[in-house]
Amino acid sequence: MGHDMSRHDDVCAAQNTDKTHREGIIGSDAGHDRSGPAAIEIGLNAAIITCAKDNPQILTVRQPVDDRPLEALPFGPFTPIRHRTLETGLRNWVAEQTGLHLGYAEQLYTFGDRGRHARADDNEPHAVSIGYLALNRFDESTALTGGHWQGIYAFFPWEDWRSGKPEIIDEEIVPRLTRWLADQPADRPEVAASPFSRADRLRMCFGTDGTQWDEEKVLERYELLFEAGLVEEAAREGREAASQWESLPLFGRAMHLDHRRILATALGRLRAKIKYRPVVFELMDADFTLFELQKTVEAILGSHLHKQNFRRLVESGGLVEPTGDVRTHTGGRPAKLFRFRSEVLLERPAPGVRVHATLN
Amino acid sequence: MGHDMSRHDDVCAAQNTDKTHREGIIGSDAGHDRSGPAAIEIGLNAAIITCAKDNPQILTVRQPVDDRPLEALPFGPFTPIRHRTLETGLRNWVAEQTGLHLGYAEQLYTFGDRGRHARADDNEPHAVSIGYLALNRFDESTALTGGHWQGIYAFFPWEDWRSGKPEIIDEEIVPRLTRWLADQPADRPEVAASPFSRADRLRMCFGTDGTQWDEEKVLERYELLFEAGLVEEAAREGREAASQWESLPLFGRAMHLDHRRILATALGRLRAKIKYRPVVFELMDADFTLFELQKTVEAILGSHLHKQNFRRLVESGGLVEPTGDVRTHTGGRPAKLFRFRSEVLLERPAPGVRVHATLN
DNA sequence: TCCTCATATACTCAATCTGAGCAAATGATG
DNA sequence: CATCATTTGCTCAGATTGAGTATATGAGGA
Repeated sequence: MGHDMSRHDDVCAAQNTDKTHREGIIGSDAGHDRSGPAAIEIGLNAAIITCAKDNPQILTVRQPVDDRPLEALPFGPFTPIRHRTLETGLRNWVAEQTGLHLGYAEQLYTFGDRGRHARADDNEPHAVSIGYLALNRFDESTALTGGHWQGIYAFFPWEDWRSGKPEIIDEEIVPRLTRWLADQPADRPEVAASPFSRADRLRMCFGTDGTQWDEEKVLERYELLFEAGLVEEAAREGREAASQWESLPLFGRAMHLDHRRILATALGRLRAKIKYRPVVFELMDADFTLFELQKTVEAILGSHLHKQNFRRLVESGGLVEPTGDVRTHTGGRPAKLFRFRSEVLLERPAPGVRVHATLN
Repeated sequence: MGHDMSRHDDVCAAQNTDKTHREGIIGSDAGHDRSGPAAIEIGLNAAIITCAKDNPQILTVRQPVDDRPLEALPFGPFTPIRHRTLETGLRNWVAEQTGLHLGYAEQLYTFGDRGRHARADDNEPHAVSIGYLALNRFDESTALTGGHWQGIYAFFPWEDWRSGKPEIIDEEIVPRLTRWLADQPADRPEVAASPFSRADRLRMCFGTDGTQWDEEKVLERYELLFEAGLVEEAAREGREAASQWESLPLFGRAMHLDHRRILATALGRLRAKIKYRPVVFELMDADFTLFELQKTVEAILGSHLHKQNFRRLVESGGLVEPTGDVRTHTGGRPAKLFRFRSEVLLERPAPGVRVHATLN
């Protein structure tokens, strides 16, 4: 998504123009010099998100890595013989590994950086990861044959602002990132990074110096921590930056391979999309109260919303219609039940839950 | 992008659950049964867009297919040995084929549907296409060693509304799509399509029955025409739908393989993004007048904007600052020159040119 | 039974934003 | 020197937004 992701490898591209023997003739059947070790494998990865009450969760499978269990997203290779499309491949892998049949799913991004896959051995095929975001309503009765729901914010403790600004930001993250940005090597300029300086990135990502918090920058924040060597995945890769933090704790719970990066992409995309497309309803039961809807949106965004305005927006926006029933035992006055008006999809070009965060 | 792209293969996924011999064990190094014909090749494709005055253009290379030249996007396979990342691979291919060094580039989507690549022969490796959007300022002096700039709207004549609603819509497209939707087989329900009926899709895409035109739905419109067999690429694939239109002209200029689909994705994404990120400036010279800026935005969006409001938004939004100079010979009062204020990227979370189309 | 509590729902209001228009300024052109 | 095309400044009503106040209603405990 990020405008700042766009120049990732400007530098490299400009330097090794990498002229080969191949002529100006193009065509995908030229140049089949794909020898064994360079073969490509496409990994399909699903970030399946649900929301139980006000608790956003991600479906993980446990993956033993060096005798230590590590959380992983459901994933598997794309095999064209068996899977007609990328998305059917994904759905089949998920069903096979977890027993879950996906509903809403959208492609996120295709990651191809060498060196983000913890592969020591270069004889392995090169892996490219395609990440998907899937949304599922939470249903206790659905029997999973594999996998577990895990709270999303255990992986990104700095992303949940519902009980105020997470202490970890000012007490741990910002100080250590500040130390890191002071180390920006003047002699060895940043390679493969964004057009921004480390200091600017810190400001934009964590809203220091009064810059405001942008809840959509989930991936940018994770990548910044990764580059600074402050997440386990970076240490695993033996980035030199990580060494200086020896013995200090790293941030958030780690995942297998680049799965936490995919999850960060998924959460960022969902936070953005929830504002202009009616995707929240994929997380809701058929009938719900406006308060439940709000709690779900807040859980995803990681912040609180102004209640009365939220109701006004959702109702007047034609996103929902009352079912006629009410829900009692809410701890207060009974709440009207609503259902999603799927007709809005035909009526308005970008119907969504447009909201602004408050620091309530 | 599309919310409606998300359920593409729900049906298939639900039906052939495709249980195999593989256990619940996951891991990307299991199942290397990739035999010759099923090998995967990743194609990198660049939709490089520029704008000369009010003329949006795409960089193409000519590709001989069956003795007939066909426009293609610069593209080539991703070879992990030579390319550190997907994006460097793309940049190298573009430089090699056209002599152009890309600036801004962002990944769009990874297409993997079998059968959209005009491959008769199943012994070819299966091709997955990763599409990129790149933006370049138009500079006559830049010498291209290959490739040509082509007007974008030659490929999508229905997308340019700057001289009013294109006649092709009401006179050709809607009548033929209407005939097509009447043919919706009740016995053989739509497979692998969106959750919407053909009639609903026609309404949403082409704004019939008073539904308004959404300029961002470029891909959805192209896909609808494709499914209806109304573009050459569909006919090429021998879709049965195409046969009924024999001898009637198909819509827009065709491209090689699935390149027009990638271009449609690129234009749709650019139209969306121009409204919330300052990407237009990648298409502008360093100094420009507000009128030139507006003309460029209008060229991309394919519609006219209210001039005074456009200026107000751009200026008060802090996106630009005056250089102090003026441009004369504009045919009227000399215009102040402006430059992009790149600091906005640090200040505001989503600085863009938020605009609404008018039917001027 | 009745009071308290928590939530639901309704309504208000000022500040801002948006869409659309008019009018004067200014240099080029014939 | 009048005309023209464009820039630039300004107005104004209607819609939207952010935030606050007040009342309704059922649950649960004293």
